[in-house]
Amino acid sequence: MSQKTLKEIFNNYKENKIHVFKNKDVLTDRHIPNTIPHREEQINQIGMILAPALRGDKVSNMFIYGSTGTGKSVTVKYITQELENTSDNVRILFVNCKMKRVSDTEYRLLAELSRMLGKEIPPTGLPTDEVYRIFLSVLNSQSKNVILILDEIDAMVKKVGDDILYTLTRLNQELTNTKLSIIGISNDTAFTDKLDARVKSSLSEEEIIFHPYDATQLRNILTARSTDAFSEGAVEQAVITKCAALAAQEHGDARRALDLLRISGELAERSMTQKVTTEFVDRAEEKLDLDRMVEVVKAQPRQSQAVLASIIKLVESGHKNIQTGDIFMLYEKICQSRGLKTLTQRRLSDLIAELDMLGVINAHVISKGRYGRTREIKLTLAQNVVEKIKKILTDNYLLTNGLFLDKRKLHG
DNA sequence: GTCAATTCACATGAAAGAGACCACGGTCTAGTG
DNA sequence: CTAGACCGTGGTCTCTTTCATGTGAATTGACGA
Repeated sequence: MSQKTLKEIFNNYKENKIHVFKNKDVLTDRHIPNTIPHREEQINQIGMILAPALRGDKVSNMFIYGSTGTGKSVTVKYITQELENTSDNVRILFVNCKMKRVSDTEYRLLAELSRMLGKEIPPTGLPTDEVYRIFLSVLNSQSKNVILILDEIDAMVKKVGDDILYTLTRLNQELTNTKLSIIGISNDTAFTDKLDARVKSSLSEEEIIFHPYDATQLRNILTARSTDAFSEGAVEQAVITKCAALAAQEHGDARRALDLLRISGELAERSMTQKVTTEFVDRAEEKLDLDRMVEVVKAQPRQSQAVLASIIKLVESGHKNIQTGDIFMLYEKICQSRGLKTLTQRRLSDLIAELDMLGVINAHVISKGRYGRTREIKLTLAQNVVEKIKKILTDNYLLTNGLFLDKRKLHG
C-alpha cells in the first residue's frame, strides 16, 4: 500500500468522513445492554432465586443450560451486576472456564478466585492444599454473600474432573463469615448426567433453561443493538433481517448474528462506504469462517500442524478414505525431512481427534470388519480456507509448494 | 446356510516420565559502614 | 552487617510415551440340514 493512500485512510478517519459506527463495542460480547429482549422470564426466575442474598441469606446453587448464543452469560452478568449495585453485601465472582490458563487445573481456578478477592497467588510452586487454604481464608474474610459464576463449566469438568465442584459445594461447611453459592452455566444439556451424584444434587438445586432464539427474536435483538452501534441510516433493515436469518440457521446463535453485523459494518467501513448493504453480510459470513479457521490453525503446535500437512497432502494427491495409518506413514516422512521429532501413533491419534474437535478436519471412527477399526478422515473446508491453511503450513516449512506424493511413493 | 470364534487396525484409558517453570529457605559472597 | 546471587528441594503443568484393554464388523471355519 502506498504511503499516499495510507495517509488518505487516516485522514478520512480523522476527519470523520467515514462513520458507519457510532459505538462498535455494543456489538461485542463484552457489552451488557440495558435491556435483554425475549429473556424476561429467565430474568425474573433468576432474580427471584438470587434476591435472598440481599437479606444476607444463602442463595440456592443454580444450573443454567442453553446452546451457544442464547444469552445465558449476558443475562446472568446483567442480573448479578444489578444485584451488586443494589447491595454491598454481595460479591460476584465471574469465571469463564473456557479461558486458557484460568481453569485448566484446580490450582489455577483457586488461584484465579483468590486473585479476584485481592490475594495474589504465584502461578505455580505452591502445593494445591496450600492454595486451597489461602482461598478459604481470603473467602472467609469477605464476610459477604459470595456468588461464584462458572461460565462454560462443562469445559472445566472435562479437563479436571468434578472433584473441584464437590470441594466448592462443600466449602460452606468450613466458612463461618461468608456464604458461597455457585451458578454453573453450560451449553451441554446432558452435562449434569456426567456428574457425580452428590455434586449433581447440590449444584442443581435450581435449573433454568435458555431456548434458542428464532429469526424474529434475533431481528429484534439486532435492531435494538444497531440503534446504539451504528450511525443513523448506516444499516438497511434488510441487512439486519439477513444477519438474523443466517444466525437462526445456526441454532439461533445471537453471538453469531452480532458478529455478522459487526463485521459487515467493518467491511463497509473499509470499502469507504457509509452504508452497510446485504452484500457485505455475504462477505462477512465468508470472512467469519475463514478468520476463525486460520486463527485455529495458526495457534496449533508444530506437531499438530505437521499432522494437518500430512492430511492435506493425502487429500491433494487424490486419496479417498484416509485412515490414521496413512497419515502416520506420511507424517513420519514429513518429520524426518523437516528434522522434527516423530511422535508415537498413540499421540497422533489424539492429535487427529483434537483437529476434528476444532472443526479443521472431519474424522469419525469406523469399523472395517476384518480390516480393523480406524478413523476415516475428510477435509470438509472450503477451498479458499484450505488455500489459506496451506499458506500457513508452507510458511512453517511443513508443506512445499507443488510437491505432492503419489500413492506408490507413499506405500513403497 | 447358520452361527460362534477369530482377526485386524486402531481407538481409548490409565499411569508414569521428562522437562520446564516456580516458590521458598538456606548458604555463600561481595560491598558497605 | 546486609543485599543479592546461587542452589537444592519440592511443588505444578504440559506434553508425551508405554502398557493394557476395548471395539465392531468382515471373515473364517465348524456344524448340521
